Formats: sequence, C-alpha cells, structure tokens
Amino acid sequence: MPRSPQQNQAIREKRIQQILEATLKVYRERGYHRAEIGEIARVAGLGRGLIYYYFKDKQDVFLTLIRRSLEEWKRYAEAILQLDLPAGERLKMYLKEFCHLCLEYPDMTYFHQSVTRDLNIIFPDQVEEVMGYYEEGMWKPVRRVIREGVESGELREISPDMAERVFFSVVMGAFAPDYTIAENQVDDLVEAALYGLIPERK
Amino acid sequence: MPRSPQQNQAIREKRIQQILEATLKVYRERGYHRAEIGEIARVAGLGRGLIYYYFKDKQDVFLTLIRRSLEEWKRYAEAILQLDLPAGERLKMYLKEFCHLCLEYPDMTYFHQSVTRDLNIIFPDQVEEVMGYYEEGMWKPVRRVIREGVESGELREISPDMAERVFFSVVMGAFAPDYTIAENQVDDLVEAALYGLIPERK
Amino acid sequence: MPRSPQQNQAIREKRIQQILEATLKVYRERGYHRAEIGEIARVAGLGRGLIYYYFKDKQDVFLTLIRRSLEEWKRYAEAILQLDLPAGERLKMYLKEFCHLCLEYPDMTYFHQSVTRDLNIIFPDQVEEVMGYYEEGMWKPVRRVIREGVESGELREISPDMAERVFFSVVMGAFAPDYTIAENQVDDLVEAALYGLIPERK
Amino acid sequence: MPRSPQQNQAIREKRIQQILEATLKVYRERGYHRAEIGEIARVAGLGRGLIYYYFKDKQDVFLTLIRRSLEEWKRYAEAILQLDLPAGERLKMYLKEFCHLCLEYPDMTYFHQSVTRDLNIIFPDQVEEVMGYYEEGMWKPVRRVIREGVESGELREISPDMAERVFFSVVMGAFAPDYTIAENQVDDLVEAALYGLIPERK
DNA sequence: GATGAATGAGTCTTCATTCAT
DNA sequence: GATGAATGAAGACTCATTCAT
Repeated sequence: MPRSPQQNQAIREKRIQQILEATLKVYRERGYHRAEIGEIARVAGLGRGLIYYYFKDKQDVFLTLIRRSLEEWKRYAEAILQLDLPAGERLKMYLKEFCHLCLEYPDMTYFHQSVTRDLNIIFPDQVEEVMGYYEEGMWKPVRRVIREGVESGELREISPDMAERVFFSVVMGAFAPDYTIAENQVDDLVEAALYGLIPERK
Repeated sequence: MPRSPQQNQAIREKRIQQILEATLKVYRERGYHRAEIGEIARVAGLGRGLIYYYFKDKQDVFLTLIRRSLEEWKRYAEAILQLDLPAGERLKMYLKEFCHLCLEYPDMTYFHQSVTRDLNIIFPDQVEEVMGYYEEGMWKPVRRVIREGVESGELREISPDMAERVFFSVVMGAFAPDYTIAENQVDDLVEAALYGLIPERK
Repeated sequence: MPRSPQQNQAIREKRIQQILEATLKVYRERGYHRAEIGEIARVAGLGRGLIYYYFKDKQDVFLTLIRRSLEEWKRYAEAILQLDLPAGERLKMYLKEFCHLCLEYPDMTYFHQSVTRDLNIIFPDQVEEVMGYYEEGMWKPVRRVIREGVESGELREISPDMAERVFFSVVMGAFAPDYTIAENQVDDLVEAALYGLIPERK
Repeated sequence: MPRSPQQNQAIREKRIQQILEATLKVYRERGYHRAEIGEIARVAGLGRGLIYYYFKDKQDVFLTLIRRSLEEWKRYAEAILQLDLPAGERLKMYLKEFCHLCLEYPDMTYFHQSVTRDLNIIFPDQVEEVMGYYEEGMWKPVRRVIREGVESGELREISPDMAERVFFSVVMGAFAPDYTIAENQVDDLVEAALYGLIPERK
C-alpha cells in the first residue's frame, strides 16, 4: 500500500529537517572536515545512505543549510527593518533581536560565523554563489537602513561601508566561540556599538 | 668533516622559518585540514620528511607558529601600550598599529582569526594551552590599558570586559577574509571603534 | 528494503572471521609489522577500508584474534583437564591433544608462539591485558592440574611453577618455525617431557 | 697528522662494538622493525651516518651481531663439551653454564630467542645463511654429545633429534620474556630437563 | 523510502638510507 | 672517520560515496 504524494512530501520535509539539524550539531563540535556524514546520519537517527537520497553530496547538505536559514532570517530581518521608525531605532532593534537569536540558537550562530570565514575552503568552487546568499539575506537588508541613516545625518559621517562593517563586527565578535555575552549584556553591547567606547569628543 | 654546532643551529632555525612561512601560505588557501604536510613542504622547498624532523606532527607545526608569532607580537604591543600617554591615546595608537600590521601581513592575520575561531577543532586536546597563548600575547596587554581607561573615566562606563570585546571585535571584523579595509580607511575605523556610529546622545 | 538485523549480524560475523583468518595467514609469512592491512584485506577478499569498519585499528585486529582463539581453547582444554583421571594422565592427554592441534593449525600455533614472545613490542600499552588473556586461557587451566599432581606425589618434587614451565617449554619448542615435529613423534615428545632425557637416577 | 693503520683498526673495532651493543639494547625494547637506526646511533653515542660507514645496511648490523656472538659462544661451548666426562655430565654442565650466561646477558638471550623465531621475517632472503650460523654455533656442538649419550645408553632411547629438541626447548623456555627463572632455580630446571616431570615409570 | 556493508582515494607519519660538509 | 640534515617510499588510517538488499 504505497503512500500518498502528500505523505511522501511530508516525510521528505521532515527528513531534510532532521538532517540539517544534525548537521548543525555535528558541525559545532567538529568543523566541516571532521563532520562525517556517518556521524550526521547517526545524530539524525537515520541511515547513512539516506543522506545521499536527499542531497547530492556533503557540500549540498551545507549549501542547503545556509540557503534555508538565510531565507528565513531575511524574512525576519526585513520585518524589523521596514518598520516606520528612525534608522537608528531600527538598527538598535535589529541589533538586539539579532543578539537574542544568537543566544537562543548558538549552534546556528557558530555555524554562520565559521562558514563565512571559511567559504573558500568549504566551497572552493562556489564562493560567489554562497556569498550571494549572505549578501542577499544578511547584508543587503541592513545596508539599506545604514545608508538611510548616514544620508539623513542620523549616523556619524563615515562611509556607509565602514559603518556596516563596524556594526556587524561588534555583533559577531560578541558571539565568539570562547566568549559569548550574557543576555543581560546585550543592551550594553548595543550601546557600545552605536555610541562607541569614548563618550565625548572635544 | 661535520658541520659545527653553530652551522647546524643556523640551518635548523632557517628551516623552521621556511616551514612556518609555508604553513601560513598554505593555510591561507586551504584551511587546517586541507593544508597537507606535503604541500607545505613543497611550498617551503623541502622534502616532506623534513617537517617531521623539526616538528612532532602537524599540530606541532601550527602550535609553534601560534606561539612564536604571539611572543613577537606581545613584545611589539607592550612597547606601545607602556608609553606615557592617556589610555585612549595608547589604544588609538595600538589599534592603528594593529591595523597596519594586519594589512602588511594578511596571511598571518587570517591565520590568527581563523585559528582562534576553530581552536576546539584544530587542537581538541590543547584548547586551554592555546587559549593561554592568546590570553598572554593578545588580550592581557590591552586589557590592562582598557581597565585604566575605564577607571580614569576616559572610556565610557561599560564594563571593561565589554569594552575589550568591542574593541577587538571591530578590529578583527575589519579583516574578514572576504572584506579587508584599505590603508586609508584605518583612521575612520579607529574613530568608529572608539567613538561609535552615532555622534551624540540626547 | 534494508536487510534485517539478523542478516546484518550474520554478515558481520562472517566478515570478522574472514579478516581474522586472513590475519593469521599473513602474519605467518610476514610478522606483525610487515603484515600490512592492505595485504590482510586482499587475502580476505575484502576492501581495505572494511577492516577499519570492523576493527578500531591494526592492534585491535590482533587483540581480537588472541582473545577469541584463547576463549575457544580454554573451553576445549578444560573439557580434558576436568576428566576423572589421575593428574599425570590428564596432562598426558592434554599434551597430546595440544600437539595434535598444533599440527593441525600451524598458523595459529606460530601466531601464539610469536605473539607471546613479542607482547611488549606489539602491544606496548596493553601488555598486562594481553598477558591476562593468556593466563586465563592457557596457563590457569593447566596450572591447577600440575599443582594437584605435585601435591599428590604423582609429579616429581620440583616447584609447580617450574613444572609448569618445563611442561609448556617442551610443547612450545616442538613447534618452532624451522622445525616442527611429525605426527608420529608426538608420543615420544610427550614421553620425554614427562619422563625426561635420562632414564634413571642413581 | 693522519692516524696509523693500527689506530684506525682499533677505532673501527671499538665503533663496531659500540654499535652492536646498542643494537642489542634497542632491539630488546623495540624489536626489529621499530629498532631505528637513528635510535641505535643515539644509544651508541655516535652519528647516524657512521653506522652506514661500518655496515652495509640495517640487516648487515643484525647479521654481524648474530655471526659474532655465535662464534664466541661456539668456542665457549666446545670447551665444555669436549671435557673428558660422561655425556650426561657434560650436558648438565653445558646446561648450567648456558643458564648462567642467559641470566647474565638477558638482552643477548632475548635477541637470539626472538631472532631465531623470526628469521624468515627479518632475513627473508638469507634464511639459509643465518640458520647455518645457528646450526654451526648452537646445535652442532651439543648434537654430537647427545648422540654419544644415546648411543652409549646413557640417555633415554628416544631419537637424538627429539632429545636435542627437548633439551633446548627447556632451556629456551626458561627465559621467556615474561618469565625468567632465578639463579637458584637453575639446578631444578636442569634436573627437570634431564629427568622429566614424573619420577618413575611403572 | 531506507539501511548499513563495502570501497578506495587521499593524508599523516615513520624510518632506512644518502650526502654535503 | 664523522656528523646530522635531508629525502621519499611505504604503510596505517579516515571518510565521502556507492550499492545490494
């Protein structure tokens, strides 16, 4: 008695989820090269061969994980960044939300930090493609708002590129693997990112 | 007639340098796991076996590279941080110097950024030891000055830990593999790190 | 449709047997260090990687071979040594049976002789463990009977330790690699071991 | 100022001795394959290359060690075995002397025991040659006396081959790596070898 | 859809041997 | 005679990927 197409589709989606979640866990502990497919299968509670039923190869698993999670984040981010508020306010909200999610999903946080840094190693032949995903899901939404802020005079007069860079650096640095800020430090961090370390200029 | 001990010592030191420099290059292109010893040897212009003559194993090559470069940097950093200037000034000098060196030695910069992020993967059994090297060579010298600055009121009233984190995050973020600032952006970056993105608080 | 657990278990057991038997053959011709895993796999008719699927490493293959064969021998030996006969008779039976088996399975014979001699070289970190297997499977069953024989006056009045040693030495020596006794010499050997070289004492 | 031929000869002989002694020590701890030339040189207190000045290759070192030590033993053994005494007495003296030397030079004892067992592994192409050295230095001198003893009725009526085998087995077995008899057990051992385990035949 | 046994290419590492000095 | 730096062939081990069931 074969399954209905709907049942099959549901199974497919569920399996893919299992695999991607297991990938995240294993990657966190082992990094890309030592994240064995067999271990991912084991953690997902599936047979090893099934991964190759749903994905072309190891890279494809990771590529899919990146693509899916960025699409989701993009929707989330744009909901915040398109609110009807001053640019600075929206950035602050975004920053805080970002921090809270990082704290809630540390494996995902580590994954993206690490992967972005090692793109050319993990995807030597698809660097452009993957960078495109990040550009689209992570940078572009914020970039627009920063530009608005700089143009409207709300943000300091440095180049938007630089502002963007500083903005993200502070955030990413707050979730380094050997040091993660605590929930109650988020506000301070956001302050520091937006207003700097030194209070006044002469 | 055999070589003198001095001659041998000179050869040894030279070879170790060759190997470490080759390691840096290969790591930049391949990352830890794909940085094959054979490739490192080839780039160094040496036989594969020689690496094992000078180093216990692959990890030891990397450990030595970390240790040596941090020792050197520590001497350099302390020379700046112990000048007779206000804390803010010293930090600014340090930041700029750091940026210039990052720009001058991009392979070394990438190496340390990447390695610190993947400590538990590259050195699963020596995380503590390696973190100790970074603590000693990178963090401790700056930490003292930041604390001074916070205590003297020169820096904004956030916890020194946080200040330290922000400070380093900005710097490190400026040298991400897919985006490195240009020489003439250094001053802007330093400004942004120290005075933040938003000029005035209400 | 996947294989049933029973089918898998059967395959596993069969493969392990194949590997252990191949190990015995290759060891006989090459010794431990030159017994390459690749050659063992070839002789077993399997892929090289499969050995690492069933065993942790090369040592583990040998350890398993030792453990399994000694367990089997132990059962066999105890069946003889617990018969209701005088100690001397039981030892004679045991000796003869031992000799016959040595002649029937010369690779196994060579294996144990050689391995026991080189324990500290083959298993530098598990000498104790492996010696324990031999103690349990080989020595202990005989030791009990020898002690009985000495206590009952059936055996000459030397220390049981020494008797045990002589007993085994003779047996083992009869199967040296460059000289193995023939089937029809077994009785003579047993005689000589039990009654010595010189017929009478003054 | 070059050395005289005599000085050179003396140096040569001394170096060869150093190397052979070091070989014995290292072999004891590591076995043939793990007995590295570099380690032998280190233990001998010489440079690694010097070994290849005095010996053709690794095998040659071991071959020389075997040849030299057997020549020496042969002279020693024959002095005993040609005394004007009954065969049984001479064998007993020989046995005791053998045991004492084994206890005095345990590395040499282990060496010969182990090497004879692994001839075909260590010298795959020179088995015959090396077996010849053992035949000449170890077996032949004793064999003659055993034959005399059997013919004169002094030894039990088993084949001389078998007697020879038992004789040596007992001796060799007494110096297994995990069990070596003590000085004061030598007499018991000799007794057991010559008179067996069971005192009387019905 | 699902499983896990099977394979072999790719790497690290060891070590006998050579050779410039 | 003597040294130790240098080499590369050989072997253990890992792991992505395939495939019979």
